[in-house]
Amino acid sequence: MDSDPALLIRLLWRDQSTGAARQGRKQKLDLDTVISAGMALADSEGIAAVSMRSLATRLGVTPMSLYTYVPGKDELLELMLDAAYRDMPRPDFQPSEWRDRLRTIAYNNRALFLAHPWVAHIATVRPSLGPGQTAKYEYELSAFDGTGLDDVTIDDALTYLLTFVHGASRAAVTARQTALETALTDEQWGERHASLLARVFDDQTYPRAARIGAAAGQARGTAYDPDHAFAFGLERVLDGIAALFNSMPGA
Amino acid sequence: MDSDPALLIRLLWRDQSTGAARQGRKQKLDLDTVISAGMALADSEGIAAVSMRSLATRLGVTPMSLYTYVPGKDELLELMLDAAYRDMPRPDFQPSEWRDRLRTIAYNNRALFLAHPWVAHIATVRPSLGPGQTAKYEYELSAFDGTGLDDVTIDDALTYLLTFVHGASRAAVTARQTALETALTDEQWGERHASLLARVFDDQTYPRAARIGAAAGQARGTAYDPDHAFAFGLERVLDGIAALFNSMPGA
DNA sequence: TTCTTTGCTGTACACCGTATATTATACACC
DNA sequence: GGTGTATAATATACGGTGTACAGCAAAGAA
Repeated sequence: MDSDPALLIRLLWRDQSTGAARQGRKQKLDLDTVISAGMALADSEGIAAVSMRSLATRLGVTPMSLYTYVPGKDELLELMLDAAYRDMPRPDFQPSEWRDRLRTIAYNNRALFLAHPWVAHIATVRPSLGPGQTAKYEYELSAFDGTGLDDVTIDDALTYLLTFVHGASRAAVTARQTALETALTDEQWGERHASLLARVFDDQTYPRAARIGAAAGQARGTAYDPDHAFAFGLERVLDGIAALFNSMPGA
Repeated sequence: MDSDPALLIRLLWRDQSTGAARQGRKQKLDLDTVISAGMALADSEGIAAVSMRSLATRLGVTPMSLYTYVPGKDELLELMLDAAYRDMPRPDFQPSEWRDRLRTIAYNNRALFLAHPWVAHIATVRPSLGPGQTAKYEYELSAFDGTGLDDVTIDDALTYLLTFVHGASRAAVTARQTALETALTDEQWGERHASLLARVFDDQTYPRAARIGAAAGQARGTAYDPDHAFAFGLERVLDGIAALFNSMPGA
């Protein structure tokens, strides 16, 4: 990567400190317009449809002119990501149990991924230091107010929660897209290939997989149920965080 | 997607039932050679370097001839993924605590992602029904033998564990690649942009982010420590699964 | 030997991100 | 107000991608 990370940060924060005396041709658009158009395109057509050409066309501009707003496509995607974080709702936490507050955060993040599937493909747990992510971080940290956990443990616990939510939501988004592409429900799919799988899938070599896979599939009505996996996992995540309080000094 | 999912399954299981009477020109390679070459290329040059052209060149063949082995690139990647699962070590579980067995599984999966970073980008939690994934599933289910959990809960717990490991490992891989690309350590990076961030990052608007972010960064020596995040999260995952036993009927 | 089936090859299409050179525009200064 | 200069927008082009398609090469069947 030979791009300048400092430039990306300036763009993220919409920093215009350099360039006091403006001269030369005016820009037809502005950065936020480009970013918003990229998000709208990703929302409606999928992240794969976001190319510099298609985005430029949508903006009534030639592809290369986008490079006066953004150093390259990678940076544009990072800007889109931070804008998505920025736009997340951050309602005040009612005075409630920490468990409810963390659950709110989890579903809040999940909603983001489901509303903007492309975010699940781009996002990383690693902090990017943009204003959106920072505001999000601040808000989510506030859910731990009054828990008595020390600062470092709070950061660990939040990272843990977000790692799970991100992973589970990614799986949900992928499953949904696969279902759309295949245009077949799980049952149809299973029926159609049952004979092939019966020939090749041996209950003797995979006894547990056969038994448990069938049991789980029947219980959920599908081979993989992202909603249930999320709900189940989230409660385990909260149980795991709850165990932290038992090992607190002075608890 | 207009490709035939049944064909992919036949390829995954190396099914050659159709085509008893073979006629026509012999193939220069075979499917496993193509898959192995793809894996080797992804390992050494990164998944982005795996193109049908580069792979064909490496195999001494024209690009289009690969399409006699595989319907398309997507299917090739799925075959590579299942082969990676197939090749994972599956040592017998010593008679041990369930907690140790699940920890083994977690580190086993993490090792896969670190050894083959491209797997972290391709893998999904959703079952793909290939032989490698099936063998992996069977093995990992056996870690729950004797726990007394019911079948459906075992499947849920395993999915939960793998979701976390996948998410955390993905983050680790991404962080490692970012570090390589940037070719800067975190401290260098922070120093270089400290002035810009100081101007733009307001401790008053982000009090918790400033305090806790600094505390965590100082404790770990970096802005994001994937190894620590994994170790911390894994213990919380195990704590969360442990809580399942308290709610077991007859416990 | 001829037919038929299959694998391999060469070419081509539509796309991608973006480097480069050129033209159009807006302000600063004389 | 004209002119120089800085910036934005454009047109073109390069090297890459996955893969459709047409033709040629080889191997077993008749």
